Amino acid sequence: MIDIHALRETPDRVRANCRLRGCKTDVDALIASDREYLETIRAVEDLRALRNRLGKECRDNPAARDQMRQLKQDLAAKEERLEALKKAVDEGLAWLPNFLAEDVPPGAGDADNAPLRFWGDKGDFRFKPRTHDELGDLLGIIDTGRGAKVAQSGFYYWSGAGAQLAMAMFYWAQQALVKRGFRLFMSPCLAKSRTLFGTGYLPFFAEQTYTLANEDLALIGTSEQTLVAYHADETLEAERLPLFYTAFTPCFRTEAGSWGKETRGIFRVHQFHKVEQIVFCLPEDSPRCHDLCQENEEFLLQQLGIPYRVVKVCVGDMGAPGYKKYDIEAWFPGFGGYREVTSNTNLTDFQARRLGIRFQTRDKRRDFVHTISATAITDRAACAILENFQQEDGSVIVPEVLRPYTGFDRLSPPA
RNA sequence: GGAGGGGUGGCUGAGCGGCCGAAAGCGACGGUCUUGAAAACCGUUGGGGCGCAAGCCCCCGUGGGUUCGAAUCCCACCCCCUCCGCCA
Repeated sequence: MIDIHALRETPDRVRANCRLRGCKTDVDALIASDREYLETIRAVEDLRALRNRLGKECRDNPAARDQMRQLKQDLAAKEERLEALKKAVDEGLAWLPNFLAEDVPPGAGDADNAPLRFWGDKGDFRFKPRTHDELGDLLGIIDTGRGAKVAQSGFYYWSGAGAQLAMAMFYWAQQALVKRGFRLFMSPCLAKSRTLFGTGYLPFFAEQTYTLANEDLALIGTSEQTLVAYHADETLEAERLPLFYTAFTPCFRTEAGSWGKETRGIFRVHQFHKVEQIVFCLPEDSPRCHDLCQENEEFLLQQLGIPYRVVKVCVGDMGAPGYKKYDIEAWFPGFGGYREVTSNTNLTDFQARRLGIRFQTRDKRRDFVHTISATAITDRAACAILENFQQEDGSVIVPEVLRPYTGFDRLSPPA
């Protein structure tokens, strides 16, 4: 949520931002509603002040009680209007996208993201490298067939050495973040609508969300939702910021509307697993913290030895809550291209404002914190491991950093 | 799931239907004192909204109701705690 004062004081900036980000909100109608809201709240407060003054007389002046009854009717009518206006303004505001960093590149989709840097050696395969799903089949470690049988198409099992590899990777990544000052959480995997609204997933990604029937609960799309909302309605001491949080959870997404996109393998699925990085910080620190999360992401991929490139995400490929976002695209030799494995978003105060997460300094400066939400690692990195470290016979070399956790250094096809 | 108890300011904890945004204690902050600290003493100490400001409005779990007037009475809901049952 943006600050409503921005709408009042710099409407042109908000209009331009909406146009740029393809927001369908009628900004002028919203401004009109807000203007009437302000008028109405002043009128209501005047009536309330009158009521409060009159109320004091009522004790020993019965005549004032009759006036009071009349006043109450007037007030009730105005309050009803006020409530309707507030609802209209809130709904309009809920759909306004965050402002953008100045250096966000223009563009409509992921093809327009701006590559920033490349890391790693793509290696040269003297055979035709297999895709992760082919390797998953060959090694017997990814089972989409049974995922569909048991749950639905779009679900899968990691099994055997593959599950060990994935769990090793997740555990290793968690530990790496803890060493870098993150506090590890195990979080709920369901959250209420207020939590999803507060983190910006509602209303913007409503169709991506699995909700439970007869409950105000949804499966989380990411632990960002539960980690950020952890501090909802709290005022954090500025001296203790920034806070670095991490969790490992499953992430559930309906992927409505992405039929036919990247259907091979387990690249786009209804349930994946993620180690997340969340930061709460002072507004002036968010660019630095954003970069810090980026370093962590790159550190992890470098340790694993996966070649990648970093792209600065363009306007059209960034969700409405985002202010600035980097993606890392890992090299997938079997696929023959770069594919997104992490993303790292500075949300500025967008989530904090919705959730009421503030900071206070010793000298009583109070404002909303900024939040950063960044991937540390997901199943997709395990897929990249498979493709990058595959051998001609289909076996896969385990990255050295994971071997203490897998207990083996190679995944081999069954004899 | 069954039975009981409870939700008030950072915490503990008072609050006859009007004088309560709310006693008191603790904590925190500022000051006096001290070489420094502690102790003692004095003072300050919730948040949100509207307004240039003075100031006004709102908030005692949430939403309704009674009343001229509700933290205080009534109803519904939510949440927490204890005991019992079931259980990873």
